[in-house]
Amino acid sequence: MPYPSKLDSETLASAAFDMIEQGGVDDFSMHKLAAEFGVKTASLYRYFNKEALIQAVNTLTYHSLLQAMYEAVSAEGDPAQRLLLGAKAMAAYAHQHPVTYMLAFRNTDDALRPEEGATEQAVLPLQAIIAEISGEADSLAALRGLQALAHGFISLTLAGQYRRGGDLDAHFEQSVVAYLRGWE
Amino acid sequence: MPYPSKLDSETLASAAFDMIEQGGVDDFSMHKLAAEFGVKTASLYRYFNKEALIQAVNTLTYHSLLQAMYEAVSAEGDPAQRLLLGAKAMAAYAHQHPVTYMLAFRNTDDALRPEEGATEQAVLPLQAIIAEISGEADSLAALRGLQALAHGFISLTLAGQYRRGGDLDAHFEQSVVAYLRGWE
DNA sequence: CGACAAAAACTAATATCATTAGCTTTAAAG
DNA sequence: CTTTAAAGCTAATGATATTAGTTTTTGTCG
Repeated sequence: MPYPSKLDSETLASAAFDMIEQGGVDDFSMHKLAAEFGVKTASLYRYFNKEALIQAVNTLTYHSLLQAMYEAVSAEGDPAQRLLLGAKAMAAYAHQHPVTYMLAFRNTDDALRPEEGATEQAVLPLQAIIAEISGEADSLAALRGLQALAHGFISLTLAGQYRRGGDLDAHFEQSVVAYLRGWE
Repeated sequence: MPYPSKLDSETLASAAFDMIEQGGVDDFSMHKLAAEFGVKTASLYRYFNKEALIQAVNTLTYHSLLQAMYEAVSAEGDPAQRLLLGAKAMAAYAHQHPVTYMLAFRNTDDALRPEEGATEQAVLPLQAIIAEISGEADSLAALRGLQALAHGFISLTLAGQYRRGGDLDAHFEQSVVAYLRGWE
């Protein structure tokens, strides 16, 4: 093993995640990331080009987010309560990592998304819970709506689209509760 | 008025809108826009820098979208039906203009949003309708949840996050109906 | 102990961007 | 016909992502 490396993919992706969360995606550059490691820009290309790096950052986001939600819905309680906790965990994660959260979900571009399958398995437990409310047949529809409601509320909040005051957390909770009640 | 201008702000913004919708935001540049008008890049800066241009594009998006929704909810029918039509109009608009739709709602950045007040008045009719379902006191919460559900479903769809098949249009409608029922 | 090989990082270059300062062209108004 | 100010142009700067080809490094093997 010649030449002990200063870099590796995992550390790079993690540092990129932090830099983007701190300074915004638009101010992020391969040059700045290289500087963080005391290395020339071109050296990064052994590991990632920018697109692949951002895909890796998005993969980190997915895993952390799903992990947080999974833990939240593992609590005791009736299905609606557990799902509300899951939605709240999602919102909490997003507010702690607003930039990378938006980055992960804003793109229309296949290349920036995690590989297929990374997330599909992970939502099955959620679907099982919501099936207790909506019934099996409608569980996919109900799950998608819940994801949509939570993600929509989070991203409209982060994008500054709710500018009329009021208690946003309360409105979030009321909306999720109403949605789940509607599926009963 | 010396020197008849080849350019004006409105035409530029509209052309930028079309270019972005066609080719994606990332491939859009001041240079390409200038070329479309047979003009040098620097000439655009009399009217817009890139940030202001994108804000103008986003303003166009807001106006068109709100217009489409306003027309949709003006139909006859009970409140839930009219709101469903509004949500569907929003989805239809987004699917016709996916790139600019995402562009308008993805940014955390104040500078890229339309001026305050441009959109606030416009949603008041919607709030009046949903108040018939939720009651006045909860009408803002209920409206925000509906916006969130519709926007969330649209943007998760455009971002390719619903990859498990099924009839997305049907799931969208079922979710909106369930949500509104939950507020009764 | 020294030469080799391959990994890791570097140098150098290209092409694309956004942006600014200052100059030139144009045509309407007097 | 001269003035003048608007509109567009030239030229330059400093980021940016990326690639090709070169140099450095050090474990391994003779």
